[in-house]
Amino acid sequence: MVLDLNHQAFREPKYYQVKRHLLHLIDTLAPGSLVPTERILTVELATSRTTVRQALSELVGEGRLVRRQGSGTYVAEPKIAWPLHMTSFTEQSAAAGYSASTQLLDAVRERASDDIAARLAIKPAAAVYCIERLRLVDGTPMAVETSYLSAVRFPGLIGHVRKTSSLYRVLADVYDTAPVNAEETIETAAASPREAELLNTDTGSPMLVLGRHSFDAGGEPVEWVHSWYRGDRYVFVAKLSSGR
Amino acid sequence: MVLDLNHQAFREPKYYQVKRHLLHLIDTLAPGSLVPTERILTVELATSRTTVRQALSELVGEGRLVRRQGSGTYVAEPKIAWPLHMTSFTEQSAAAGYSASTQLLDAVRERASDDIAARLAIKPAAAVYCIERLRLVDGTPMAVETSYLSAVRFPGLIGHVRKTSSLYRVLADVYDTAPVNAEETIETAAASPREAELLNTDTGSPMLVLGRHSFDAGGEPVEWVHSWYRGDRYVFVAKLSSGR
DNA sequence: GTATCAGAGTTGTCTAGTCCATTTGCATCG
DNA sequence: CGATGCAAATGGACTAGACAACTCTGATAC
Repeated sequence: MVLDLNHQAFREPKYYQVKRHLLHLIDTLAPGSLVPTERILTVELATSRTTVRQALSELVGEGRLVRRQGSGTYVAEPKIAWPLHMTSFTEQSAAAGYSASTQLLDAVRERASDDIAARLAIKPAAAVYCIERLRLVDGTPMAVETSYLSAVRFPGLIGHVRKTSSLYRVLADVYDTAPVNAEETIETAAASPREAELLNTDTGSPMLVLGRHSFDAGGEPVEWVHSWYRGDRYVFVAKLSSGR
Repeated sequence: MVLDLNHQAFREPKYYQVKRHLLHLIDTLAPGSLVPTERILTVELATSRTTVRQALSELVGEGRLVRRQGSGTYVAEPKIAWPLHMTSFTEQSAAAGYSASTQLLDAVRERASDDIAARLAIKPAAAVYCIERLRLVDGTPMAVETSYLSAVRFPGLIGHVRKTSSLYRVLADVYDTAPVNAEETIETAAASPREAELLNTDTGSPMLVLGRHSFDAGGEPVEWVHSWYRGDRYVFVAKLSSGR
């Protein structure tokens, strides 16, 4: 019962022909190699610069090419695999053999939006801490992470977080709380100018957004976090087994 | 130790101002509402149609808007949550309360590429079955799934798959094999014209690509699958616990 | 030798416009 | 009343070009 869906040729946009041409080219080159300039491709492929740039933009978004303004366009390095585990960022990086660090970008006390309040099981407009951090591996920025926690449940959290880089360590040592279960969501989005700046990429480039809603042993919500990763640099990896 | 990264205003592209304007507008409207046409926005925001379209394209890619040629641009429905489990597509859909179906697009015997051979632990250029299927929930296409299995280990597989829609059922009943462990990868990509056509979306729109490398109880690789989901329509959901 | 500067070449952003494909609604015809 | 056909409006694809921002290199000055 094989469907004969579109046995006819697809209507293929011109920019996609350019993209396929470039994909073949990329396969023959090593990472770091220079590919022809936009204007050369415009002439070679008899098209406009806009069309060439659309093909290049998709390849950049897929992590196949890297563009450097003023310099040229290069074949990209392979993506980095990032495992999804119920451990802290710090432990996880060490396990994977990376030297990880964290920069605190912002830590403020604010009123919860309806969405945040519902997730943390607190009253709407109750006080929450919003902690924004930049995760780095081997010195290069990896993700922008924004955590929300109840200010009533964790009084003085910001002061502790400023001194200790690991949030999970603070939760364990100071508040005797450990997240043991979590529901994670994974979706795509486009980078805002702020995230693009922090992660050293372009506004609008595709991102992987990891949401984590974690709970303690009593089933109480502990934190709500979203982390923005560069979609052109990272692949998430999860291990599953049917034995549960 | 709060970093004062870019306390200065970001250089915000003009198209991003348009995008923010539209985001505010979307928040005030219900799903299905019509937003102003591209040409009206061009005048209202004193910009070019190219710039308006770039903002619209990102919002479409993020699942916030839907464009219908000849008709207009509309506020999109919320994304659909899709759980990641070690169960078959058929079971999984039933558990989530959806009526699922599958269309066999193509099923061929071919020689394994080096990559496929390595994943299936067979010799390079050995025979493999390549099975391409379209997954549908409630009648609308959800994902394009391509599976690779060793032709030597599962002789006659294609014939069985043509008769029975569930691959896992065939593996269990005919070959007495069950995948019990899997390593899943999740990354972003842009839709090719073929996938776009099958999933009723646009070439180049952002996709979530789920790779599954599954193993039987003896640790032997059973299949290598990649599934392409529309990034503007789906969110993957995974439950994690530290008790392992 | 070293530092500085100018210019050429690159990508980044944006504009204004053309032509095409599709949808929609209205007028017309039977 | 229904069906048909046409025209307007919409988004889709592409072109040609301007100017800005940035990088690199080579010539020049010290």
